[in-house]
Amino acid sequence: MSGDSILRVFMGYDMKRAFAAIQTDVNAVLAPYGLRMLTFSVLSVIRDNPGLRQTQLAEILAIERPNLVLILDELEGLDLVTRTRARDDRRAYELKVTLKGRRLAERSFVAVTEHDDRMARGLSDEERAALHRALRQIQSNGRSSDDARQVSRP
Amino acid sequence: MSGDSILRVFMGYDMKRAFAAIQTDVNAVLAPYGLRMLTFSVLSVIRDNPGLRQTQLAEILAIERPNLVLILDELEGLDLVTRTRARDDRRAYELKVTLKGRRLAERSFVAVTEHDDRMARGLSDEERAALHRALRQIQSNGRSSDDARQVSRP
DNA sequence: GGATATTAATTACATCTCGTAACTATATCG
DNA sequence: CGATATAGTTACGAGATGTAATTAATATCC
Repeated sequence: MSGDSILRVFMGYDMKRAFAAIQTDVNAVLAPYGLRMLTFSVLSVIRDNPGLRQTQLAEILAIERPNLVLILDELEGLDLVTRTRARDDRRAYELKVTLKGRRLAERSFVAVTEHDDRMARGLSDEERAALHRALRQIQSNGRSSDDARQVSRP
Repeated sequence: MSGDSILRVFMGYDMKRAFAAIQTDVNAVLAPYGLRMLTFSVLSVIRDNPGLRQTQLAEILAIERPNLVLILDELEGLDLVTRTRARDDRRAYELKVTLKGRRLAERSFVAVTEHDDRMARGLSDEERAALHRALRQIQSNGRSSDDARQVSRP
């Protein structure tokens, strides 16, 4: 009788609780590297897509451009990422990871992989694959900005 | 080539994206009722557990006591919830939902149920049940404050 | 070619969620 | 009674996220 049985019927509630657990854990895992979930994501994506522009990065991670600015300021200040003016478009920056950034990305990637595996303990490979599929289906249900939206009116 | 394929291997990343979609959507659904995900949860749990104390409620929802105070101030100000001094312990309050709160809880519950179903579209009953099971497993993997934690050191 | 609009990044805010430390008033225990 | 613990509160701070407006550079249109 945990008291929240009324909410446990909602996938959204279970997801909130599960994600909160993950976020707390992964941030603890990343803290020794001076990273957080968000900065780790940004660093990883730049590493995997050198030369990326900020607008593209924001699009990829589904975050707003202004929010990216401070994150990149932070990563640049830590000498993990560089912003260099694009030759073909002097408004834009090409984002790259420094050597230091590459090393940190590699080491933290291992730690996050371990974390992710630890959080999924007790789930078979089948179940993990099914979870990934379900999560992606939910994302597409959401982002489709779904106009044929039928909700009960207050 | 969405650019974040490096992160898609992580369940935590897919979960973040899926949860963000859910949160945005549910908050939009709840806005007409003057509620948010958090206030809806608090209202629902009090309704389901009349007489609850704030500390118990915080425990149930896994939020810190101080954070509950403002939420209850808000719900009390909207005349949805009452705080009445407990007779047996004059430090504590017994939380209850007003008639107005009960009606709002019922109507918003319908809306959130529809939302939850909409976000889970494309998933069979089996898949939804598996998703719930996986999410709860992950929660328990997290909250166990797991001392035998084996992480790679920076 | 020059005026106009568009785009990339930024600045300046505002809000929400979450967490910790310290305070008060009761209550409990020895 | 005095020490300690508990319920709720206050006061902060950090982090994530969103919008509007600004600046510099580019693209477009007449």
